[in-house]
Amino acid sequence: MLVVDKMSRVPIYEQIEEGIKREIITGILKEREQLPSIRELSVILATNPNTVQKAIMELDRDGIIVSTPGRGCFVSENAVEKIREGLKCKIDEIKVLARELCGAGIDKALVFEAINSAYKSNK
Amino acid sequence: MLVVDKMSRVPIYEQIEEGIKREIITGILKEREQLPSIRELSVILATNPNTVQKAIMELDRDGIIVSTPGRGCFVSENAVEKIREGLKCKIDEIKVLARELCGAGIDKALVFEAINSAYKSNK
DNA sequence: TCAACTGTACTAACACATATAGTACAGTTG
DNA sequence: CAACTGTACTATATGTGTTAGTACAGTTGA
Repeated sequence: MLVVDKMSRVPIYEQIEEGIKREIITGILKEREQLPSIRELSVILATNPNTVQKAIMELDRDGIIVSTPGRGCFVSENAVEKIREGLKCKIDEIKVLARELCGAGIDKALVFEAINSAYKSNK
Repeated sequence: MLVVDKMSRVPIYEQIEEGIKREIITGILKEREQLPSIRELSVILATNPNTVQKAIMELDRDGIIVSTPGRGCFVSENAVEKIREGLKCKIDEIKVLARELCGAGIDKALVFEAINSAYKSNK
């Protein structure tokens, strides 16, 4: 389930972050549940432990997971809420794109259609 | 009008590309019109000529401008159409973002609202 | 207690993209 | 012919991402 694309232009550590967030949002990883250790994850993902550590550090900084030395990494109690908050900034990204499309004379209906199809296919 | 932000994480040459496209879309630069020379642009933008050249090369490759040695760079005859075509792939980017928001349980109405405000503020 | 695990913190090296600097050359124009 | 044009190089510096290896302190379970 959790895989990385080394050919992608998006950094591996970001892919790992997004992948873990996705597993939490979809319920594959429950809140308070323990994650595989950094060393295990690096084997699973066939990457360097340092790259995994970087992803873990950021997730910890964002309060999505709690990592304690000696014990391990755990999904935080309110991880889903934190992720949901963070996702709201993606609405701003959509705004930026929409403004460009507007400026180029692309019909708004086409954009609405895109949103609808995205929300339908994910149902 | 045409400026670059050296502190931005988006490469200068991409900013130049987007800036020139914007001037064409908004009509500041007309089709068949001649652009300032690469050396002039590098002075205007306070960047290196090579960085401008990179942007010019890509715009030429995309058929948005036509650059001929000895003569200069000109906005291509169907530049606006080419730019508009390219922008349509941004709809797919919006789809990707919308799918994420959907998966995270963000209300679709919030997304529609973002689109509307983007199309309104650009009017 | 102790071995085996955990996260964390380093340094070093490499690849790649970006950006700058300088030089050179051939084509176009007035 | 002089002054411009785009184009093509080399070289250098910087920043980021990734890998590799090592080390250390805290936790856990046998």
